[in-house]
Amino acid sequence: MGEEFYSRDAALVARECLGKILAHGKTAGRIVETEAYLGTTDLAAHASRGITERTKVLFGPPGRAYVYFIYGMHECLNFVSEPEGRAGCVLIRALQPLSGIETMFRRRPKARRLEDLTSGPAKLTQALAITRKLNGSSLIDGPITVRRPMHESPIEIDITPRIGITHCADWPLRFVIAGSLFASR
DNA sequence: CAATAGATCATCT
DNA sequence: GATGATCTATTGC
Repeated sequence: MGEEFYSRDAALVARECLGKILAHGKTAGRIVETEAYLGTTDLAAHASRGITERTKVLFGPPGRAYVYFIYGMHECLNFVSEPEGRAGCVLIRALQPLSGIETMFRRRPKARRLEDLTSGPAKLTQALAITRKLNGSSLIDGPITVRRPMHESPIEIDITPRIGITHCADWPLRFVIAGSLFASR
C-alpha cells in the first residue's frame, strides 16, 4: 500500500486494513483484526499526552511502523495514519497465518495450534519477528510491507469497542473480519 | 469453560 | 513509584 492509503482517518484505515497481507521476511499473514487510535482527542491513545520520545513517530508522516513495548515483555505493531502532524494510528491485533508457518511455530514454542500463532497483538509480533528495532521503519519501502491479496474476496466486518483499555472504553473502534477463527480472545 | 495471578520493564508523574 | 493498547498457566466451577 502507498502513502495515500495511510494518510486518512485512522478508523477508515483500520477498517480497510482487514483482508490485506502483512509480510515481514518469509512470514506473512492476512489481517483479520485491527483497532484505531485517534490521537490527541483519544485518551486511550498513547498520543493523547502529546509528543514524547515514545510517541514522536505517531506525529510523523503516515505509512510508518509504530512498535511499542508494554507490560515488561510484549511488543505491539501499529501503522501510523493520517497526514503528518496528526497522530492517528492502527493497532494490528490479529492475523491469519499464510506463509512461513514453520518459522512462526519456531518463534512461538508455546503455540500448539495454528489459531494460537498470531491471534493477538503481541503474538503476531513474536511470530513475524517484529521488534522495537523496526519502530519508525517504512511500511511502503519495507522491511515490513502491506499489500492487497491476489484475490480480494468480499468480507463481513464486525465493529466493537476496543479491548484492554480503561479510557474511552466504549468507542466502537475495533474492526474484525466476522467469524474469523484467528481473531483474538 | 471463566476468572485470576504473575511475569517484568519502559515510560511518564 | 505507578502503570500498562498482553500472554500464559493455574485454579476453581
